[in-house]
Amino acid sequence: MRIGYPCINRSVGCSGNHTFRLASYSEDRLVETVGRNLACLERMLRYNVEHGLLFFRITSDLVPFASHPVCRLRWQDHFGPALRRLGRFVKRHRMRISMHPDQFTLVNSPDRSILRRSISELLYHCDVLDAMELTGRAKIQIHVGGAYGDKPRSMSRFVRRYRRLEPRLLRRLVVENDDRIYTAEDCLGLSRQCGIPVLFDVLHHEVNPGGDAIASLLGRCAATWRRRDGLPMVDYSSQEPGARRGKHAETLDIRMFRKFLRDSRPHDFDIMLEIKDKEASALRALAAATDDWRLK
DNA sequence: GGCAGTCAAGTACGC
DNA sequence: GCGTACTTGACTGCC
Repeated sequence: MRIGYPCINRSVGCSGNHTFRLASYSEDRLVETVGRNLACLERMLRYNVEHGLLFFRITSDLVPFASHPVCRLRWQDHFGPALRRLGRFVKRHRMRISMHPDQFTLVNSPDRSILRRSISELLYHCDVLDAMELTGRAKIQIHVGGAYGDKPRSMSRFVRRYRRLEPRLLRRLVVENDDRIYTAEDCLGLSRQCGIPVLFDVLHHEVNPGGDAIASLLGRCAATWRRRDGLPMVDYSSQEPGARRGKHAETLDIRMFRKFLRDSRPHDFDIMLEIKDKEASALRALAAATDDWRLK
């Protein structure tokens, strides 16, 4: 078990999420922004190693507009040495990396142009991880997509489209249950058809439940990950008290987390804490898991 | 310097 | 068919 957090670190004093408006796009602006983002990514990774947080999600904003037609720069080449160096750092410290394209990436959209843009976006994410020379254990997590008024048909479309993706995408993609449409049980059904590993999201499951209890689902999701995929990944958050259902907590409820650790045994996985205060909660989670045999 | 409105991209839903 | 909520941090223009 590794413990981590997504994209942003509030302690290191820099942001790796710099972007800009499409209207102000220029190659100089892109190079300058990506340079700043990579410099901050390195600081966050160093912080993580120093603090024992060995799981990290890299922001999709690392290279703004990378999949947009406006971007003509071969950023993979331009920043190749820097990305390789970061990849070596990750491997040296046995860290785990993931990425999570945003809601506009829809493999199962009936609209071919949305599919085309989604594949470009997936390839961008893949390019980042490939340029870092990370193995297939570095994952890109996506949701199934929309229901489009016919959920079974939209699930079949996902399977069909998924099977046609190129191998370098297939080795990285995993599917995650969402908080409104596709449950963990739905994702397991997709996995049976096309073999995609299932990433279990604890809060999404609580908001949009389906099938078994958490412990059983963790085991069934874990069984969809092959040796070459690495340890299963799990997204963990809890509900912010008094807020809209499904809203991520501002800070980790340590009692609930301890209960989750107990209930999830004996399954082992890497856990991403999707909590607003980021590394602060991740550190508390790490402390809470100190005595857990699963912790790396 | 601070603030409010806006931002590439989509879906779902209410009217 | 149109407008809006969803979700979120950063950018941008305006004061």
